[in-house]
Amino acid sequence: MADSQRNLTIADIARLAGVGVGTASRALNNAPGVSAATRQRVLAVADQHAYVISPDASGLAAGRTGRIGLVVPHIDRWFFGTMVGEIESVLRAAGLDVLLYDVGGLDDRREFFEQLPARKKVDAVVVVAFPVEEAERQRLTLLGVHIVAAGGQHAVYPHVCIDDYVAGRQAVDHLISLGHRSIGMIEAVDPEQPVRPSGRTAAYHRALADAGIAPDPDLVVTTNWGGINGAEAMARLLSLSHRPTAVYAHSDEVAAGAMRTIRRTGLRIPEDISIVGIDDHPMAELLDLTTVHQPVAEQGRAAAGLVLDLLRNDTPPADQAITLPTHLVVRRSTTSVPPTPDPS
Amino acid sequence: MADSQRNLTIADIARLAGVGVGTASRALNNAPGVSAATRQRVLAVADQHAYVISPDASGLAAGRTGRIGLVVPHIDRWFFGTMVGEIESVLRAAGLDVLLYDVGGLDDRREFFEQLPARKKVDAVVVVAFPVEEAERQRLTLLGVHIVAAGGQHAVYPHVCIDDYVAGRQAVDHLISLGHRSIGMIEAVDPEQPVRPSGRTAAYHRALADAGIAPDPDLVVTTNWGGINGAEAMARLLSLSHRPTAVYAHSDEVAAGAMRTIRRTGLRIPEDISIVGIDDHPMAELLDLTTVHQPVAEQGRAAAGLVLDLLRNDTPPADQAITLPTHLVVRRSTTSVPPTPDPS
DNA sequence: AACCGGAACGGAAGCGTTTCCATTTCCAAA
DNA sequence: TTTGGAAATGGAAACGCTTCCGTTCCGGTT
Repeated sequence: MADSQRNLTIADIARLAGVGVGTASRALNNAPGVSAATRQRVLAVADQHAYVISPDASGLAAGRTGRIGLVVPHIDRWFFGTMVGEIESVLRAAGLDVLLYDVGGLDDRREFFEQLPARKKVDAVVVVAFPVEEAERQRLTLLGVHIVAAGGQHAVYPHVCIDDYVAGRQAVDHLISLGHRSIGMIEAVDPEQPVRPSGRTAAYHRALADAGIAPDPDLVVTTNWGGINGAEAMARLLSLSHRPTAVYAHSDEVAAGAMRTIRRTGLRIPEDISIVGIDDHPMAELLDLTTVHQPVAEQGRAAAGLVLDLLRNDTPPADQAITLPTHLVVRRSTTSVPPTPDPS
Repeated sequence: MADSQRNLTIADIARLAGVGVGTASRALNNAPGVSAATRQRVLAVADQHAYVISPDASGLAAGRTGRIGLVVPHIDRWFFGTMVGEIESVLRAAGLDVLLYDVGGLDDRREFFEQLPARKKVDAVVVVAFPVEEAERQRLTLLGVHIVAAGGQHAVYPHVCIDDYVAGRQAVDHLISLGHRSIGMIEAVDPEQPVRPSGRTAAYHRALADAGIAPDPDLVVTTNWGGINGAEAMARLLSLSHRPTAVYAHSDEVAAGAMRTIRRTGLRIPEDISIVGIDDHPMAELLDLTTVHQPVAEQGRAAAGLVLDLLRNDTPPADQAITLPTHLVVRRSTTSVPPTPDPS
């Protein structure tokens, strides 16, 4: 362990390798203009002394940071965690570092963009699952930092997402195809996020209409995101005089909560009531919950790829948008409509 | 928007404020040696021009980075996600940035410490949930980066954790106090982590012994972490000729999997079989699962606090260790032992 | 043999801060 | 008033790298 001595600089490496600092820099950065032999020598010396370029100095001199900001609402939720993990993975493989910003609430987020901690700290920022206001975006652009969105809605900057409307249709159409005519919806909103028209909600209404089923306002309840809220929402649905034979939940977590209520009430799933969610959360498998699978990891990977592109060609690839497909996963929480027990 | 001009440097701010760069620097860094009036003036100018210090230049000159490395195995799991979110939150509040490294496997991890990407990139690293080899630790120390652990085992560096043995006892003792004598254990291991004696396992054996219950090797099954594996493990337990009346799972996820198997088998929880987990995963509430609550967020907060301490007093606070308490949360998955149905 | 273009290479000039050191300023004590 | 020292300042010297630019060194041309 001879490397306890003062930290080596690129100049030391250059000297040890018998080259100039310029050459050493080029060699270490895998830049052109160095003969293969020289490069080998420099790399060997560097390796031997466990030397690595100081990112700070490098960043200062080169004007790039080699860092990407990752802004995400609730890192403790499966969806975001998975997304982040995947993005980090491909970015790191590309030699970039990821600066994490867990910005939960609306205010936090505003403040984040306000202070622009990202300023001079990152080359680009990836925003997961929520829209960036136009003013914010322009500011970032002005500062020269690229911006990419993952798992959110359509936007004017490069982004990757799923089609919420299609996903919703896959869920609701499944229920309809099983013969259900009385379908409840548990609409989930995030109180911390700006309200926006949800494709998942539109899908419900449109699907019913297409099937010629008359809308019944009583059958749609709105609640906050999160399992426990789903449980409470389900209770409201069950208290209806004409309770639905099937329920469409905006997410698996909400569905899980609803399932608890159903089970506690003594009703059986799916015999007495069918339920379908969206996401294909790992928990769905354990719950035997029918759901619509959305490729979270793939979205993350695609978003990271977008960042890499942006950094490579400095030219913004014209508002690129990637929409990934979803698909229904049938498990044991849905079945055809039960024969009406009550003699009408 | 007049700030589209070339980026301002501290020299510009100094000039605009009518002071020297040294003074400007001190003012901006909230360092002593500047009169209140002068500081105000500098800050005002900086604010007015949306100026912020370049972290790269600052880091280069000052020798610190203002960044903390956060090394975590599986960011997509609730436990780690929560931990990370919490750590990030307090660190960011302290003006530090968090560099995220999602290092899943054993190899990835070794490679990570091997390449020491952290070198010169961070002032400290927080390692979540897995032990750092002594050699690795020494190397980091040599490089001058502090190290803190969260949610893992006891270690020689500052760390915060829970007492796995106690948590395990709380779970198993609960079962025993309900009258169970035939208690199965689903032991969960992470194939990607180094094996180590688990307090949760020791607790099981010791609790049975203390209660005078003869150990039965058939009743403990080992499986990989993750719900689906728990399901499979439970199947093994149920296939026993003398199946247990209660099951102790090392984690809620595993317990969730086990519950699915039990339910699919047609058995009722808790009438036919009781089950208890550990963690108090949000899912446990939706599953009505009795479990041992562990304060994840608090662990994260404490770990972040340790980092802050370390950075403040440059002197390592003598292998500080913080152990947080756990407690049993009784829900609907456990009940007293059913009267033996078979005439013996 | 003189010449030429290009690849390699060396080195100095920044990049935007912090910090040490030398000065100047300011005030209260003498 | 004079004066000693604390407080406030200004400025130059790093910090460790990238990059531009001028040289040197080749092999192939004419």
